[in-house]
Amino acid sequence: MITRRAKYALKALLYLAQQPEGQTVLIRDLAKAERIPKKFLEQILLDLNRKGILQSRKGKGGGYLLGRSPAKIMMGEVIRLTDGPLAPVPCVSKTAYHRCEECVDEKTCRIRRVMKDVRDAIAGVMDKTSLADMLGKKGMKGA
Amino acid sequence: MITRRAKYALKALLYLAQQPEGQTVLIRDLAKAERIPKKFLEQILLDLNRKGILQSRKGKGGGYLLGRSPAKIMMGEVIRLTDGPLAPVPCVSKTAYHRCEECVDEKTCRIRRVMKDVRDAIAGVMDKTSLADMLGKKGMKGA
DNA sequence: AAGTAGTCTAGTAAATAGGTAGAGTAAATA
DNA sequence: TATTTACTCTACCTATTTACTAGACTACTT
Repeated sequence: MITRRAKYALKALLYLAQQPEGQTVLIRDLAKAERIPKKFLEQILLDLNRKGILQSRKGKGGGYLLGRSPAKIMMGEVIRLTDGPLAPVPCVSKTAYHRCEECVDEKTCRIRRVMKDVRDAIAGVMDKTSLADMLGKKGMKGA
Repeated sequence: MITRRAKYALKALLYLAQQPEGQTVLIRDLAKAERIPKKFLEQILLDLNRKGILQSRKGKGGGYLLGRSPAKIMMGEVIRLTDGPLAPVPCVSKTAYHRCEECVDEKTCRIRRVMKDVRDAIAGVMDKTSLADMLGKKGMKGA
């Protein structure tokens, strides 16, 4: 299961993706529109900002906007930034590999083999679906 | 990420799957062989026993054995029993559906649509891979 | 300078993860 | 039938994570 944090992040990004190019949105308005606790959303957006997925402007007329076009922000990236690796076990993660502590021998691990397939299956969907795809009328995948 | 509990469960089941038909294994030996804390393993096995995936025999000569043939125990089932639903959000789970509390309208939720695909991708691997498949030399899937 | 709006650090309650401890119960056998 | 063997069950525990809230601070605009 993904966290609420990840869902909020996706909802916020999808909302921003629907704004006209260059238009900023206040945290307050975003929170209200998507029913996300404002202070919690602040943290989430701040974090996504630091990670370069969105931009902010301070002072009057400020707010948040996407850092890239909605077609270039993949769901997989958002989930990784908020919840961590997509892989079900660390030893099959491509972006954050590290060995399983309890694992005796990775090379012969029966679980690892299947988990690789699971990871690829998850990434196969998430890394091919952009915000733009999610908003597209026909539910078609990118590319 | 799956829990350590789930990994231990899989390891234990895989170990049992490798025994000759009808052969029991002591918790103690299983714990030692797979390097799982014994008391923790007791709980896990007890739970899997209650859920019918394995059987036990008490007293001398007792121990644990699989409740079904390794070809009929699917990885997806094991993960569900230990960690819960495979689905990344409750509203797309086929075995444990319930709506997301924070969700305003499930019908039009953009996240839900993709998550359905993700769930199917995960289940597509996990529900088609049995313990026997995992032990098979060639890494082929069932059926 | 005033006001607006994002930034940053702490704190907190509840749930989950990953165990440990020890008494209880059933089966086998001497 | 007493003893031993092994699983069964309940309770407990600590650390971490999740999902927030509070409040001070900083930067930008007018």
